[in-house]
Amino acid sequence: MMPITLDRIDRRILAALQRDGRLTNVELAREVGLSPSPCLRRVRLLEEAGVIDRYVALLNAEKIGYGMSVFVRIWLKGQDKDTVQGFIDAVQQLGQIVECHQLAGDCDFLLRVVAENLEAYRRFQSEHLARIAGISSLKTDIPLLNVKSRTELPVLPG
Amino acid sequence: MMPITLDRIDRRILAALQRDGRLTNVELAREVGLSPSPCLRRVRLLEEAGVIDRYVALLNAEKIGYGMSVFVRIWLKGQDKDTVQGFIDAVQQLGQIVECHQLAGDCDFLLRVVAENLEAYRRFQSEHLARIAGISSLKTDIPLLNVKSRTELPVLPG
DNA sequence: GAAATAGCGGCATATGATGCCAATAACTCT
DNA sequence: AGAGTTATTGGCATCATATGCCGCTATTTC
Repeated sequence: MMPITLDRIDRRILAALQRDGRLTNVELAREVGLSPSPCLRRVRLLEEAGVIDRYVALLNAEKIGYGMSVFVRIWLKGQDKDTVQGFIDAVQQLGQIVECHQLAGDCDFLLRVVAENLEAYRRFQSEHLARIAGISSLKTDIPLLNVKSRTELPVLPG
Repeated sequence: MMPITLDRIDRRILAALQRDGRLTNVELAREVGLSPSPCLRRVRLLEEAGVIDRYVALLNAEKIGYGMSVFVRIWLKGQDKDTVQGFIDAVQQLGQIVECHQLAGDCDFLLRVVAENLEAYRRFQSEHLARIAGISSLKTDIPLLNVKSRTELPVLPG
């Protein structure tokens, strides 16, 4: 996939929308130094090109009862297609698993799971996670502090 | 922090806005089965309560040249305040580090770093990451496949 | 230097957001 | 159970914003 050529104004648009996806076009235009018309045209082009993937609302996990986020490293029994695909399919079914990456190296998969609290996670692990076929072993890492968690990708110099 | 009581309509609103943060209030109202006025009022209340933290645009990393995302596990030389805080401060300065969690257990920190490609990451590691004071050792995990990467938290039953 | 191209700004119209008010539904207390 | 109270809804009027079109300007190309 070819990276797309972005000029300084495009980058400012992307920085602004990554920060606030609900900026009105008028505000965005003012911020990047254009009039609304060409600004909107650039946004549409960035959307159509897939540079802007989508707009989402981010919730405060604690406010809706998910006080805890846990990392889980998983080792499978084998790397054959059935084992791996079966695991991936099971992961897709579980909404509390918000991230899952297949890794090259030490362990096979890294997950992030949200839960109400440690007890709720324990239950989730024994009732859902540990029941997935093909898992050889798993290790849980508990975050002490969320130092940084950005959805923004760096688009501006500096 | 107290979790907030959400009724069925609130949950539908949150699900919809997590999926598409740019839904117009008219569309959102239709989707959750309200008229625009009370729908907008609920959204404002959810925003003011902090349940909706913010709205953002999500970019396609590959389209802007970040073909690679790398996990890094870090062990510090000590757990004293100066060492830990120094590390945290350094992490905040580096835009390519998009996530950083302090962990309880095996390793001290888990990072996610975006880079143009493996060679660019290697340069980032030696020129920026490895130069942070207080690091004892570090291990890099390369994702083979992004199985799942949701910003959405589960808010609906099922 | 002339023609062609790309990108900008302004304007008119349609659509949506926002605040107010009356009506309805749910809830409470006796 | 019923009357009063509170919370929530839907509709309407107004204002702001989005959107598409057109002419203008700057830049490029030959």
